[in-house]
Amino acid sequence: MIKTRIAPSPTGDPHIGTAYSALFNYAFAKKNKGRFILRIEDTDRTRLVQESEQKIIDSLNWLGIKWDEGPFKQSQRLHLYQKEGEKLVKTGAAYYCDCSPERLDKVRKQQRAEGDVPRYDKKCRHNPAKNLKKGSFVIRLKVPEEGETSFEDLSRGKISFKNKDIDDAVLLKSDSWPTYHLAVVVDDSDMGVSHVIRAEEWLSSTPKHVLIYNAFQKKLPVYAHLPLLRNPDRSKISKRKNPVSLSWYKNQGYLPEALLNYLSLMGWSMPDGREKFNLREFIDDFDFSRVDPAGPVFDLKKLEWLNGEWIRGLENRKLVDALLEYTKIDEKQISKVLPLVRERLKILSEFDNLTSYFFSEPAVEKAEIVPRTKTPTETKDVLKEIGETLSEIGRWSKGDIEKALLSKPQETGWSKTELFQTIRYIETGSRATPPLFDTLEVIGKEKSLERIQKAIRLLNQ
RNA sequence: GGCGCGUUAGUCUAGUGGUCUAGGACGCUUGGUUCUCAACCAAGAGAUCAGGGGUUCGAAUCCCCUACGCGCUACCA
Repeated sequence: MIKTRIAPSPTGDPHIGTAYSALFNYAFAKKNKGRFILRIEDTDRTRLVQESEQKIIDSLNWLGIKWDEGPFKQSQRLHLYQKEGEKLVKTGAAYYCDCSPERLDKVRKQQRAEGDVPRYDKKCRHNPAKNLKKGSFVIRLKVPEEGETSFEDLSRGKISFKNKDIDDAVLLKSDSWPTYHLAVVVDDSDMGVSHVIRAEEWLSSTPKHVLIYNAFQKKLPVYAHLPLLRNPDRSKISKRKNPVSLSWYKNQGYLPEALLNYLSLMGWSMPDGREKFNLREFIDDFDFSRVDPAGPVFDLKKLEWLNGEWIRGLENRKLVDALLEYTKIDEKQISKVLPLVRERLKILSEFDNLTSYFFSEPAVEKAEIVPRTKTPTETKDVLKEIGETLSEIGRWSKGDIEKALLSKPQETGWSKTELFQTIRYIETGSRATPPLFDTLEVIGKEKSLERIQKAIRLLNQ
């Protein structure tokens, strides 16, 4: 049975990297008719953020990534890690260490000063700690002094480390809580995780995990390290240089389908090169042989484009529903203006800005009304004529508005652009909107005429 | 510093020894459509496949070295 998991730490706002990792774990599990687990790794009590766990759950739900088991919480499995930690000491794979943080710090500083690699000096390994007082000792992994530890990574091949380069890492902290290294192995093993798919930042600590599996005489999972998402400067993606919080993407109005789609394109590609596809298609075609281990730069521009593609491809009904969360106007009003802006929407949150003039008076400035080649008086006269013409329209439809206005450029001697842009501006306060006649139709006859009168009054001042 | 991973256009990528005079996408430029914007269509600029050595009849593709980038180097994950 193939089993994968996503194991985020509840230390803040759910991260884009978590979504990325969850997506690939989920896809791989589903592709192989396996199961996908959610596990909350809350062993760092100092960085714990209370609401974070719920936010992780909400984010995954928003993305549409469903877990088959969990959520499990490591904080509720403490006895297990403690028991397993002790077991390692008994079998000689680990040892107690009562070195103080101060000593550790001193040792490291000295090593650094001498140009050595900062690492635990194995004092307690060679001179066993005695009189272990509760809360004052840790359990450390006894890494072999010689030989090497290697493993097979699904997208990188064989990776090996010399044992002498691996630190005797802490497995159980002095507060009896496990570190990641112990907890991850105990849990993955206990939960039957067959494939550990996680970010590249874990690559260097994998040999420790392999050693622990060996010490437990448990079967090793298959490892696959995903590339690290990058900032534009190629450093690991971070808050300061790139939006990373999933709630930001949600608030901006990125569709979960589009975000997932974009994330799929990070280090992976469809066999046929197709770039717009849904989660189901990703699952169907997913294969680790197509994962490129080089770290991709996260490009908001391309995400935006993809989001636009998804918005344009959405059924009207669904788009309206999605929009409900991003605007104050009601469903009926949304439906009315949506046809005019749907192909102009890149993110849902710009909907109100694109449609504000339909529902409230646009800000129009006198100086902006008159075209460069015309005088205020000429403009006023033309607007009066336009107003009269429009007021005579019986059925206020774009077709009739067009019929009424199409001959106007010729009659007034204004160019089409000048005339229509002037009208557009006084009606919407903007020079870039959907087609004028459509826009006027939706604004309505009464309001359209009012705005013309208002512009004339402005010019009279 | 040590260890590990990586390196095809600004960015995401295709490519697994000959079909590559390196293909696609985003972005950019130009043109078409047009009352503006967007969408759409078309065209274009942009990569000596990091550099250097090999292997081979032949290398973006295999090997080695160098450079550069990134990650890890905590009683954090």
